[in-house]
Amino acid sequence: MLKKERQALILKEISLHNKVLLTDLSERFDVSEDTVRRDLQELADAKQLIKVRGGALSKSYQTYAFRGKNIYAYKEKTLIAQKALGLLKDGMLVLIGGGSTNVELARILPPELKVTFLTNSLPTALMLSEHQESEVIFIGGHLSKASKITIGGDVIHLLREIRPDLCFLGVNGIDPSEGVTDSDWEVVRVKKSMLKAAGKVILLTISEKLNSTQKIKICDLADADLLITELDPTDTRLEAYRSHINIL
Amino acid sequence: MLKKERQALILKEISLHNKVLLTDLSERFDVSEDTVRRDLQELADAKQLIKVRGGALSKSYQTYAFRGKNIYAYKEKTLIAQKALGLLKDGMLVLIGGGSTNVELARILPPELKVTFLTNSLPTALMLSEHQESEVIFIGGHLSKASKITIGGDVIHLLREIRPDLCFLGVNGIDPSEGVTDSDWEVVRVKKSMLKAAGKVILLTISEKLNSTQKIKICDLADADLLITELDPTDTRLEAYRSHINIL
DNA sequence: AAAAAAATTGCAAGATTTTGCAGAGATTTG
DNA sequence: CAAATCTCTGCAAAATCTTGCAATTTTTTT
Repeated sequence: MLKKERQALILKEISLHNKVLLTDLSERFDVSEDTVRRDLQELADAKQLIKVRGGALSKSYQTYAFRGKNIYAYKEKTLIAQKALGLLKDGMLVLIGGGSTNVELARILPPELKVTFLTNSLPTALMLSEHQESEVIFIGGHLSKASKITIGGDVIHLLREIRPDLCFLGVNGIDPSEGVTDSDWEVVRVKKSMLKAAGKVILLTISEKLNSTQKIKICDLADADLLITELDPTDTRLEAYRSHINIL
Repeated sequence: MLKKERQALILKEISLHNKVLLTDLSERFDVSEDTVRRDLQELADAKQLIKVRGGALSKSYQTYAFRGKNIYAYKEKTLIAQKALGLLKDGMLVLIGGGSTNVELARILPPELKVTFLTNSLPTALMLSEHQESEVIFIGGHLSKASKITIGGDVIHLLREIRPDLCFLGVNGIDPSEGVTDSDWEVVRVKKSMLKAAGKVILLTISEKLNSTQKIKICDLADADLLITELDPTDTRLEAYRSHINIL
Protein backbone atom coordinates (compact mmCIF):
# COMPACT_ATOMS: atom_id res chain seq x y z
CA MET A 1 0.00 0.00 0.00
CA LEU A 2 1.32 3.37 -1.05
CA LYS A 3 1.88 6.16 1.38
CA LYS A 4 -0.30 8.63 -0.51
CA GLU A 5 -3.01 6.07 -0.80
CA ARG A 6 -2.98 5.49 2.94
CA GLN A 7 -3.08 9.17 3.69
CA ALA A 8 -5.98 9.71 1.32
CA LEU A 9 -7.89 6.96 3.07
CA ILE A 10 -7.09 8.44 6.44
CA LEU A 11 -8.52 11.79 5.38
CA LYS A 12 -11.58 10.10 4.00
CA GLU A 13 -12.09 8.26 7.23
CA ILE A 14 -11.68 11.49 9.17
CA SER A 15 -14.20 13.32 7.05
CA LEU A 16 -16.60 10.47 7.61
CA HIS A 17 -16.20 9.73 11.27
CA ASN A 18 -14.35 12.77 12.56
CA LYS A 19 -11.73 10.60 14.15
CA VAL A 20 -9.26 7.80 13.54
CA LEU A 21 -7.37 5.52 15.91
CA LEU A 22 -3.75 4.54 15.42
CA THR A 23 -4.41 0.92 16.23
CA ASP A 24 -7.32 0.69 13.80
CA LEU A 25 -5.40 2.15 10.94
CA SER A 26 -2.31 0.09 11.60
CA GLU A 27 -4.38 -3.05 11.46
CA ARG A 28 -6.44 -1.98 8.49
CA PHE A 29 -3.47 -0.99 6.35
CA ASP A 30 -1.32 -3.79 7.70
CA VAL A 31 1.57 -1.52 8.50
CA SER A 32 3.27 -0.74 11.78
CA GLU A 33 1.83 1.84 14.11
CA ASP A 34 4.95 3.88 13.58
CA THR A 35 4.13 4.28 9.95
CA VAL A 36 0.61 5.39 10.65
CA ARG A 37 1.91 7.72 13.29
CA ARG A 38 4.19 9.31 10.75
CA ASP A 39 1.35 9.59 8.27
CA LEU A 40 -0.78 11.36 10.82
CA GLN A 41 2.10 13.61 11.73
CA GLU A 42 2.50 14.66 8.12
CA LEU A 43 -1.18 15.31 7.67
CA ALA A 44 -1.19 17.29 10.88
CA ASP A 45 1.76 19.35 9.64
CA ALA A 46 -0.24 20.03 6.51
CA LYS A 47 -3.10 21.20 8.75
CA GLN A 48 -5.39 18.52 7.39
CA LEU A 49 -6.29 17.08 10.74
CA ILE A 50 -5.53 17.38 14.42
CA LYS A 51 -3.10 14.85 15.78
CA VAL A 52 -3.87 13.66 19.27
CA ARG A 53 -2.54 10.92 21.45
CA GLY A 54 -3.77 7.62 20.11
CA GLY A 55 -5.04 8.87 16.79
CA ALA A 56 -6.31 12.03 15.17
CA LEU A 57 -9.43 14.17 15.06
CA SER A 58 -11.16 16.19 12.40
CA LYS A 59 -10.36 19.86 12.35
CA SER A 60 -13.98 20.49 13.23
CA TYR A 61 -13.01 19.65 16.79
CA GLN A 62 -10.74 22.64 16.71
CA THR A 63 -13.66 24.93 17.34
CA TYR A 64 -13.82 23.60 20.84
CA ALA A 65 -10.25 22.66 21.53
CA PHE A 66 -8.97 25.89 20.08
CA ARG A 67 -11.20 28.15 22.11
CA GLY A 68 -8.28 29.24 24.21
CA LYS A 69 -6.48 30.68 21.25
CA ASN A 70 -9.58 32.34 19.90
CA ILE A 71 -9.73 34.26 23.08
CA TYR A 72 -6.31 35.48 22.12
CA ALA A 73 -7.56 37.22 19.00
CA TYR A 74 -10.61 38.36 20.86
CA LYS A 75 -9.11 41.67 21.92
CA GLU A 76 -8.34 42.59 18.35
CA LYS A 77 -11.84 41.68 17.30
CA THR A 78 -13.38 43.80 20.01
CA LEU A 79 -11.32 46.72 18.81
CA ILE A 80 -12.53 46.24 15.27
CA ALA A 81 -16.10 45.97 16.45
CA GLN A 82 -15.70 49.19 18.45
CA LYS A 83 -14.61 51.07 15.36
CA ALA A 84 -17.46 49.62 13.32
CA LEU A 85 -20.00 50.73 15.89
CA GLY A 86 -19.49 54.36 14.95
CA LEU A 87 -21.01 53.75 11.55
CA LEU A 88 -24.35 52.63 12.91
CA LYS A 89 -27.20 55.11 13.20
CA ASP A 90 -30.76 54.62 14.37
CA GLY A 91 -33.16 53.60 11.65
CA MET A 92 -30.61 52.00 9.36
CA LEU A 93 -31.09 48.73 7.53
CA VAL A 94 -27.88 46.80 8.04
CA LEU A 95 -26.71 43.63 6.38
CA ILE A 96 -24.31 41.67 8.57
CA GLY A 97 -22.60 38.40 7.73
CA GLY A 98 -20.92 35.61 9.63
CA GLY A 99 -17.52 35.20 11.22
CA SER A 100 -16.30 35.89 14.70
CA THR A 101 -15.68 39.57 14.12
CA ASN A 102 -19.29 40.15 13.16
CA VAL A 103 -20.42 38.15 16.17
CA GLU A 104 -18.24 40.37 18.30
CA LEU A 105 -19.81 43.44 16.74
CA ALA A 106 -23.24 42.03 17.49
CA ARG A 107 -22.19 41.44 21.07
CA ILE A 108 -21.06 44.96 21.89
CA LEU A 109 -23.97 46.72 20.24
CA PRO A 110 -25.29 49.55 22.44
CA PRO A 111 -28.59 48.39 23.91
CA GLU A 112 -30.45 51.50 22.87
CA LEU A 113 -29.53 51.27 19.19
CA LYS A 114 -32.56 50.90 16.94
CA VAL A 115 -31.40 49.25 13.77
CA THR A 116 -32.91 46.58 11.54
CA PHE A 117 -30.38 43.84 10.97
CA LEU A 118 -30.45 41.39 8.13
CA THR A 119 -28.23 38.37 8.51
CA ASN A 120 -27.65 34.89 7.15
CA SER A 121 -25.38 33.76 9.98
CA LEU A 122 -26.77 31.67 12.82
CA PRO A 123 -24.20 32.76 15.41
CA THR A 124 -24.56 36.41 14.47
CA ALA A 125 -28.34 36.18 14.63
CA LEU A 126 -28.20 34.50 18.00
CA MET A 127 -26.03 37.26 19.35
CA LEU A 128 -28.18 39.99 17.81
CA SER A 129 -31.23 38.46 19.43
CA GLU A 130 -29.89 39.58 22.79
CA HIS A 131 -30.55 43.18 21.84
CA GLN A 132 -34.00 44.36 22.78
CA GLU A 133 -34.26 47.43 20.62
CA SER A 134 -32.97 46.19 17.32
CA GLU A 135 -34.96 44.13 14.90
CA VAL A 136 -33.45 41.05 13.33
CA ILE A 137 -34.45 39.41 10.08
CA PHE A 138 -32.88 36.13 9.20
CA ILE A 139 -32.29 35.22 5.60
CA GLY A 140 -33.37 31.63 5.15
CA GLY A 141 -31.91 29.03 2.85
CA HIS A 142 -29.62 26.06 2.67
CA LEU A 143 -27.43 25.81 5.75
CA SER A 144 -23.69 25.54 5.22
CA LYS A 145 -22.51 23.38 8.08
CA ALA A 146 -18.94 24.58 8.22
CA SER A 147 -19.67 28.29 8.29
CA LYS A 148 -23.11 28.23 9.95
CA ILE A 149 -24.53 30.59 7.38
CA THR A 150 -27.30 30.06 4.86
CA ILE A 151 -26.31 29.89 1.23
CA GLY A 152 -27.86 29.10 -2.12
CA GLY A 153 -30.46 30.51 -4.46
CA ASP A 154 -32.97 31.59 -1.84
CA VAL A 155 -30.42 33.75 -0.08
CA ILE A 156 -29.19 35.33 -3.28
CA HIS A 157 -32.70 35.90 -4.50
CA LEU A 158 -33.67 37.70 -1.33
CA LEU A 159 -30.55 39.83 -1.44
CA ARG A 160 -31.60 41.09 -4.84
CA GLU A 161 -34.72 42.58 -3.37
CA ILE A 162 -33.25 44.70 -0.62
CA ARG A 163 -31.16 47.86 -0.39
CA PRO A 164 -29.44 47.92 2.98
CA ASP A 165 -27.57 51.06 3.97
CA LEU A 166 -24.57 49.15 5.21
CA CYS A 167 -23.04 45.74 4.86
CA PHE A 168 -20.54 44.35 7.35
CA LEU A 169 -18.49 41.65 5.73
CA GLY A 170 -15.97 39.50 7.55
CA VAL A 171 -13.18 38.51 5.21
CA ASN A 172 -11.09 35.38 5.05
CA GLY A 173 -8.38 36.45 2.65
CA ILE A 174 -7.44 39.99 1.68
CA ASP A 175 -4.58 41.26 -0.43
CA PRO A 176 -3.86 44.58 -2.16
CA SER A 177 -3.68 43.09 -5.62
CA GLU A 178 -5.76 39.92 -5.29
CA GLY A 179 -8.60 41.68 -3.51
CA VAL A 180 -10.98 39.89 -1.14
CA THR A 181 -11.01 36.12 -1.42
CA ASP A 182 -12.61 33.09 0.19
CA SER A 183 -12.34 29.34 -0.11
CA ASP A 184 -15.90 28.14 -0.56
CA TRP A 185 -17.69 28.65 -3.82
CA GLU A 186 -21.16 28.96 -2.34
CA VAL A 187 -20.04 31.33 0.36
CA VAL A 188 -18.40 33.51 -2.26
CA ARG A 189 -21.59 33.65 -4.29
CA VAL A 190 -23.53 34.86 -1.27
CA LYS A 191 -20.90 37.41 -0.29
CA LYS A 192 -20.90 38.79 -3.81
CA SER A 193 -24.63 39.23 -3.60
CA MET A 194 -24.31 40.99 -0.27
CA LEU A 195 -21.78 43.38 -1.74
CA LYS A 196 -24.00 44.14 -4.64
CA ALA A 197 -27.05 44.77 -2.52
CA ALA A 198 -25.54 47.13 -0.02
CA GLY A 199 -25.11 50.87 -0.36
CA LYS A 200 -21.87 50.82 1.56
CA VAL A 201 -19.63 47.85 2.19
CA ILE A 202 -17.40 47.63 5.24
CA LEU A 203 -14.74 44.94 5.36
CA LEU A 204 -13.77 43.67 8.80
CA THR A 205 -10.58 41.74 9.35
CA ILE A 206 -7.84 41.19 11.88
CA SER A 207 -4.38 42.13 10.66
CA GLU A 208 -3.36 38.49 10.73
CA LYS A 209 -5.40 37.97 7.56
CA LEU A 210 -3.85 40.84 5.64
CA ASN A 211 -1.87 39.73 2.60
CA SER A 212 -3.42 36.29 2.55
CA THR A 213 -5.20 34.87 -0.45
CA GLN A 214 -7.80 32.14 -0.75
CA LYS A 215 -8.83 30.24 -3.82
CA ILE A 216 -11.87 32.20 -4.98
CA LYS A 217 -12.23 35.92 -5.51
CA ILE A 218 -15.11 37.92 -4.08
CA CYS A 219 -14.20 41.41 -5.21
CA ASP A 220 -11.45 43.98 -5.62
CA LEU A 221 -10.61 46.25 -2.76
CA ALA A 222 -12.02 49.17 -4.71
CA ASP A 223 -15.43 47.50 -4.76
CA ALA A 224 -15.74 47.92 -1.01
CA ASP A 225 -15.98 51.25 0.78
CA LEU A 226 -14.12 50.83 4.01
CA LEU A 227 -11.61 48.50 5.62
CA ILE A 228 -11.49 48.11 9.37
CA THR A 229 -8.70 46.32 11.20
CA GLU A 230 -7.48 46.51 14.76
CA LEU A 231 -4.44 48.47 13.59
CA ASP A 232 -4.04 52.20 13.57
CA PRO A 233 -4.99 53.45 10.08
CA THR A 234 -1.50 54.86 9.66
CA ASP A 235 0.21 51.57 10.42
CA THR A 236 2.77 50.60 7.83
CA ARG A 237 1.21 47.19 7.36
CA LEU A 238 -1.75 48.96 5.77
CA GLU A 239 0.46 50.96 3.41
CA ALA A 240 -0.28 48.89 0.33
CA TYR A 241 -4.02 49.04 0.94
CA ARG A 242 -4.35 52.77 1.36
CA SER A 243 -4.45 53.60 -2.32
CA HIS A 244 -7.30 51.18 -2.98
CA ILE A 245 -9.69 51.66 -0.10
CA ASN A 246 -10.50 53.89 2.86
CA ILE A 247 -9.22 52.62 6.16
CA LEU A 248 -10.58 53.15 9.64
CA MET B 1 -12.26 7.02 23.17
CA LEU B 2 -9.50 9.56 22.76
CA LYS B 3 -8.76 11.98 25.51
CA LYS B 4 -8.96 15.05 23.31
CA GLU B 5 -12.14 13.79 21.81
CA ARG B 6 -13.65 13.45 25.24
CA GLN B 7 -12.58 16.92 26.20
CA ALA B 8 -14.00 18.39 23.02
CA LEU B 9 -17.29 16.65 23.67
CA ILE B 10 -17.31 17.94 27.21
CA LEU B 11 -16.92 21.50 25.96
CA LYS B 12 -19.63 20.96 23.43
CA GLU B 13 -21.93 19.61 26.07
CA ILE B 14 -21.14 22.58 28.26
CA SER B 15 -21.84 25.04 25.52
CA LEU B 16 -25.21 23.38 25.08
CA HIS B 17 -26.43 22.74 28.58
CA ASN B 18 -24.19 25.09 30.52
CA LYS B 19 -23.36 22.27 32.85
CA VAL B 20 -22.04 18.73 32.98
CA LEU B 21 -22.09 16.12 35.71
CA LEU B 22 -19.18 13.84 36.50
CA THR B 23 -21.38 10.80 36.79
CA ASP B 24 -23.11 11.45 33.47
CA LEU B 25 -19.89 11.90 31.58
CA SER B 26 -18.22 8.93 33.18
CA GLU B 27 -21.11 6.76 32.09
CA ARG B 28 -21.41 8.26 28.63
CA PHE B 29 -17.72 7.91 27.82
CA ASP B 30 -17.37 4.65 29.70
CA VAL B 31 -14.36 5.76 31.69
CA SER B 32 -13.82 6.14 35.42
CA GLU B 33 -14.96 9.24 37.21
CA ASP B 34 -11.36 9.99 38.03
CA THR B 35 -10.58 10.31 34.38
CA VAL B 36 -13.42 12.69 33.80
CA ARG B 37 -12.37 14.62 36.86
CA ARG B 38 -8.92 15.00 35.43
CA ASP B 39 -10.35 16.08 32.08
CA LEU B 40 -12.43 18.72 33.75
CA GLN B 41 -9.45 19.82 35.79
CA GLU B 42 -7.39 20.28 32.65
CA LEU B 43 -10.11 22.20 30.90
CA ALA B 44 -10.54 24.34 33.97
CA ASP B 45 -6.80 25.03 34.03
CA ALA B 46 -7.12 26.12 30.41
CA LYS B 47 -9.91 28.47 31.48
CA GLN B 48 -12.41 26.71 29.27
CA LEU B 49 -14.93 25.98 31.95
CA ILE B 50 -15.53 26.34 35.66
CA LYS B 51 -14.98 23.24 37.73
CA VAL B 52 -17.43 22.74 40.53
CA ARG B 53 -18.12 19.92 42.92
CA GLY B 54 -19.66 17.07 40.99
CA GLY B 55 -19.16 18.51 37.54
CA ALA B 56 -18.48 21.75 35.72
CA LEU B 57 -20.23 24.86 34.53
CA SER B 58 -19.98 27.05 31.50
CA LYS B 59 -17.98 30.21 32.04
CA SER B 60 -21.00 32.18 30.92
CA TYR B 61 -23.15 30.33 33.39
CA GLN B 62 -23.50 33.27 35.71
CA THR B 63 -25.41 35.23 33.11
CA TYR B 64 -27.68 32.34 32.38
CA ALA B 65 -28.02 31.20 35.96
CA PHE B 66 -31.75 31.75 35.95
CA ARG B 67 -32.18 29.07 33.31
CA GLY B 68 -31.28 26.42 35.83
CA LYS B 69 -34.60 24.68 35.66
CA ASN B 70 -34.50 23.99 31.96
CA ILE B 71 -31.09 22.51 32.28
CA TYR B 72 -32.20 20.34 35.10
CA ALA B 73 -34.82 18.51 33.06
CA TYR B 74 -32.35 17.52 30.43
CA LYS B 75 -32.36 13.81 31.18
CA GLU B 76 -36.08 13.62 30.54
CA LYS B 77 -35.59 15.48 27.30
CA THR B 78 -32.96 13.03 26.14
CA LEU B 79 -35.39 10.22 26.76
CA ILE B 80 -38.05 11.93 24.69
CA ALA B 81 -35.58 12.55 21.92
CA GLN B 82 -34.58 8.87 21.97
CA LYS B 83 -38.16 7.83 21.39
CA ALA B 84 -38.61 10.36 18.61
CA LEU B 85 -35.54 9.06 16.82
CA GLY B 86 -37.36 5.87 15.86
CA LEU B 87 -39.70 7.80 13.59
CA LEU B 88 -36.95 9.12 11.35
CA LYS B 89 -36.11 7.31 8.13
CA ASP B 90 -33.60 8.12 5.43
CA GLY B 91 -34.89 10.39 2.73
CA MET B 92 -37.59 12.08 4.78
CA LEU B 93 -38.35 15.77 4.78
CA VAL B 94 -38.73 16.73 8.40
CA LEU B 95 -39.99 19.94 9.89
CA ILE B 96 -38.54 20.58 13.33
CA GLY B 97 -39.27 23.50 15.59
CA GLY B 98 -37.62 25.17 18.55
CA GLY B 99 -37.41 24.38 22.22
CA SER B 100 -34.89 22.43 24.20
CA THR B 101 -36.46 19.06 23.47
CA ASN B 102 -36.04 19.56 19.76
CA VAL B 103 -32.48 20.70 20.31
CA GLU B 104 -31.88 17.54 22.27
CA LEU B 105 -33.32 15.50 19.43
CA ALA B 106 -31.01 17.26 17.01
CA ARG B 107 -28.09 16.50 19.27
CA ILE B 108 -28.53 12.75 19.46
CA LEU B 109 -29.27 12.21 15.80
CA PRO B 110 -27.39 9.18 14.44
CA PRO B 111 -24.54 10.49 12.28
CA GLU B 112 -25.43 8.33 9.32
CA LEU B 113 -29.02 9.49 9.07
CA LYS B 114 -29.80 11.16 5.75
CA VAL B 115 -32.75 13.42 6.30
CA THR B 116 -33.60 16.90 5.05
CA PHE B 117 -34.51 19.09 7.97
CA LEU B 118 -36.50 22.26 7.77
CA THR B 119 -36.38 24.48 10.80
CA ASN B 120 -37.07 28.00 11.95
CA SER B 121 -35.17 27.69 15.22
CA LEU B 122 -31.65 29.05 15.51
CA PRO B 123 -30.54 26.69 18.30
CA THR B 124 -32.02 23.67 16.56
CA ALA B 125 -30.37 24.62 13.28
CA LEU B 126 -27.04 25.12 14.99
CA MET B 127 -27.25 21.69 16.51
CA LEU B 128 -28.38 20.08 13.27
CA SER B 129 -25.41 21.62 11.51
CA GLU B 130 -23.16 19.26 13.45
CA HIS B 131 -24.48 16.34 11.45
CA GLN B 132 -22.53 15.59 8.32
CA GLU B 133 -25.07 13.55 6.44
CA SER B 134 -28.26 15.47 6.95
CA GLU B 135 -29.25 18.53 5.02
CA VAL B 136 -30.58 21.57 6.81
CA ILE B 137 -32.75 24.30 5.39
CA PHE B 138 -33.46 27.30 7.52
CA ILE B 139 -36.74 29.13 7.20
CA GLY B 140 -35.96 32.82 7.19
CA GLY B 141 -38.04 35.64 8.57
CA HIS B 142 -38.46 37.97 11.49
CA LEU B 143 -36.49 36.79 14.49
CA SER B 144 -38.36 36.40 17.76
CA LYS B 145 -35.80 37.29 20.39
CA ALA B 146 -37.31 35.39 23.27
CA SER B 147 -37.74 32.08 21.50
CA LYS B 148 -34.91 32.33 18.94
CA ILE B 149 -37.16 31.25 16.13
CA THR B 150 -38.24 33.09 13.01
CA ILE B 151 -41.86 34.17 12.80
CA GLY B 152 -44.09 36.25 10.59
CA GLY B 153 -45.46 36.24 7.10
CA ASP B 154 -42.38 34.95 5.35
CA VAL B 155 -42.25 31.87 7.53
CA ILE B 156 -45.94 31.15 7.15
CA HIS B 157 -45.78 31.73 3.44
CA LEU B 158 -42.95 29.28 3.01
CA LEU B 159 -44.72 26.70 5.13
CA ARG B 160 -47.63 26.80 2.74
CA GLU B 161 -45.40 25.62 -0.07
CA ILE B 162 -43.95 22.49 1.48
CA ARG B 163 -45.26 19.07 2.46
CA PRO B 164 -42.90 17.60 5.06
CA ASP B 165 -43.39 13.99 6.10
CA LEU B 166 -43.05 14.75 9.77
CA CYS B 167 -43.22 17.71 12.06
CA PHE B 168 -41.66 17.71 15.53
CA LEU B 169 -43.35 20.30 17.67
CA GLY B 170 -42.24 21.20 21.17
CA VAL B 171 -45.22 22.27 23.21
CA ASN B 172 -45.54 24.80 26.01
CA GLY B 173 -48.96 23.96 27.33
CA ILE B 174 -50.94 20.77 26.80
CA ASP B 175 -54.21 19.66 28.30
CA PRO B 176 -56.74 16.95 27.38
CA SER B 177 -59.62 19.36 26.89
CA GLU B 178 -57.85 22.63 26.08
CA GLY B 179 -55.49 21.02 23.57
CA VAL B 180 -52.08 22.48 22.75
CA THR B 181 -51.52 26.07 23.77
CA ASP B 182 -48.82 28.73 23.78
CA SER B 183 -48.39 32.25 25.07
CA ASP B 184 -47.14 34.22 22.10
CA TRP B 185 -49.47 35.17 19.30
CA GLU B 186 -46.85 35.10 16.56
CA VAL B 187 -45.38 31.83 17.71
CA VAL B 188 -48.83 30.27 17.69
CA ARG B 189 -49.44 31.44 14.14
CA VAL B 190 -46.23 29.77 12.99
CA LYS B 191 -46.92 26.56 14.88
CA LYS B 192 -50.37 26.38 13.36
CA SER B 193 -48.83 26.66 9.93
CA MET B 194 -46.34 23.95 10.73
CA LEU B 195 -49.15 21.66 11.82
CA LYS B 196 -51.05 22.32 8.66
CA ALA B 197 -48.09 21.70 6.41
CA ALA B 198 -46.92 18.43 7.84
CA GLY B 199 -48.19 14.98 6.98
CA LYS B 200 -47.71 13.76 10.51
CA VAL B 201 -47.38 15.87 13.64
CA ILE B 202 -45.46 14.66 16.68
CA LEU B 203 -45.82 16.58 19.91
CA LEU B 204 -42.85 16.50 22.27
CA THR B 205 -43.20 17.47 25.89
CA ILE B 206 -41.89 16.65 29.33
CA SER B 207 -44.52 15.42 31.77
CA GLU B 208 -44.11 18.56 33.80
CA LYS B 209 -46.04 20.44 31.13
CA LEU B 210 -48.96 18.03 31.04
CA ASN B 211 -52.23 19.58 32.18
CA SER B 212 -50.97 23.11 31.81
CA THR B 213 -52.65 25.73 29.68
CA GLN B 214 -51.34 28.88 28.08
CA LYS B 215 -53.29 31.82 26.74
CA ILE B 216 -53.56 30.99 23.06
CA LYS B 217 -54.67 27.77 21.44
CA ILE B 218 -52.70 26.07 18.71
CA CYS B 219 -54.80 22.97 18.09
CA ASP B 220 -56.77 20.16 19.65
CA LEU B 221 -55.00 16.99 20.63
CA ALA B 222 -56.81 15.18 17.86
CA ASP B 223 -55.18 17.46 15.29
CA ALA B 224 -51.79 15.96 16.07
CA ASP B 225 -50.78 12.38 15.42
CA LEU B 226 -48.52 11.38 18.25
CA LEU B 227 -47.56 12.53 21.71
CA ILE B 228 -44.15 11.73 23.15
CA THR B 229 -43.21 12.27 26.78
CA GLU B 230 -40.51 10.77 28.96
CA LEU B 231 -43.15 8.66 30.72
CA ASP B 232 -44.09 5.11 29.93
CA PRO B 233 -47.12 5.21 27.58
CA THR B 234 -49.13 3.28 30.15
CA ASP B 235 -48.42 5.79 32.92
CA THR B 236 -51.57 6.93 34.70
CA ARG B 237 -50.68 10.57 34.19
CA LEU B 238 -51.31 10.04 30.49
CA GLU B 239 -54.70 8.42 31.09
CA ALA B 240 -56.77 11.43 30.08
CA TYR B 241 -54.80 11.88 26.87
CA ARG B 242 -55.06 8.38 25.57
CA SER B 243 -58.51 8.74 24.06
CA HIS B 244 -57.48 11.80 22.02
CA ILE B 245 -54.07 10.94 20.67
CA ASN B 246 -51.58 8.14 20.20
CA ILE B 247 -48.84 8.04 22.78
CA LEU B 248 -45.31 6.77 22.53
C1' DA C 1 21.92 0.32 -16.50
C1' DA C 2 24.69 0.98 -12.50
C1' DA C 3 25.59 3.88 -8.69
C1' DA C 4 24.19 7.24 -5.54
C1' DA C 5 20.83 9.62 -3.00
C1' DA C 6 16.51 9.97 -0.86
C1' DA C 7 12.42 8.21 1.05
C1' DT C 8 9.92 4.71 3.41
C1' DT C 9 9.30 1.34 6.78
C1' DG C 10 9.73 -1.64 10.92
C1' DC C 11 11.97 -2.40 15.18
C1' DA C 12 13.69 -1.75 19.83
C1' DA C 13 14.67 0.66 24.12
C1' DG C 14 13.57 4.11 27.06
C1' DA C 15 10.62 8.15 28.21
C1' DT C 16 6.10 9.97 28.83
C1' DT C 17 1.16 9.97 29.31
C1' DT C 18 -3.07 8.04 30.50
C1' DT C 19 -5.97 5.50 33.34
C1' DG C 20 -8.20 2.99 37.15
C1' DC C 21 -7.92 2.04 41.89
C1' DA C 22 -7.51 2.39 46.84
C1' DG C 23 -7.46 4.94 50.89
C1' DA C 24 -7.43 9.28 53.30
C1' DG C 25 -9.46 13.74 53.51
C1' DA C 26 -12.93 17.30 52.58
C1' DT C 27 -17.62 18.96 51.74
C1' DT C 28 -22.48 18.70 51.53
C1' DT C 29 -27.01 17.30 53.22
C1' DG C 30 -30.64 16.21 56.15
C1' DC D 1 -23.09 15.03 63.61
C1' DA D 2 -23.43 11.16 60.71
C1' DA D 3 -24.10 9.41 56.21
C1' DA D 4 -23.38 10.17 51.62
C1' DT D 5 -20.92 12.16 48.12
C1' DC D 6 -17.12 14.07 46.09
C1' DT D 7 -11.98 15.15 45.95
C1' DC D 8 -7.13 14.39 46.32
C1' DT D 9 -2.93 11.72 46.39
C1' DG D 10 0.17 8.28 45.16
C1' DC D 11 0.84 4.27 42.67
C1' DA D 12 1.23 0.72 39.16
C1' DA D 13 -0.17 -1.20 34.74
C1' DA D 14 -1.02 -0.28 30.13
C1' DA D 15 -0.85 2.43 26.19
C1' DT D 16 1.43 5.65 23.48
C1' DC D 17 5.30 8.44 21.98
C1' DT D 18 10.24 9.49 20.78
C1' DT D 19 14.48 8.59 18.89
C1' DG D 20 17.97 6.34 16.49
C1' DC D 21 19.05 2.93 13.35
C1' DA D 22 19.18 -0.49 9.81
C1' DA D 23 16.87 -2.83 5.96
C1' DT D 24 14.35 -2.08 1.95
C1' DT D 25 12.32 0.35 -1.82
C1' DT D 26 12.03 4.23 -4.91
C1' DT D 27 13.94 8.01 -7.36
C1' DT D 28 17.60 10.55 -9.34
C1' DT D 29 21.98 11.02 -11.27
C1' DT D 30 25.75 9.67 -13.90
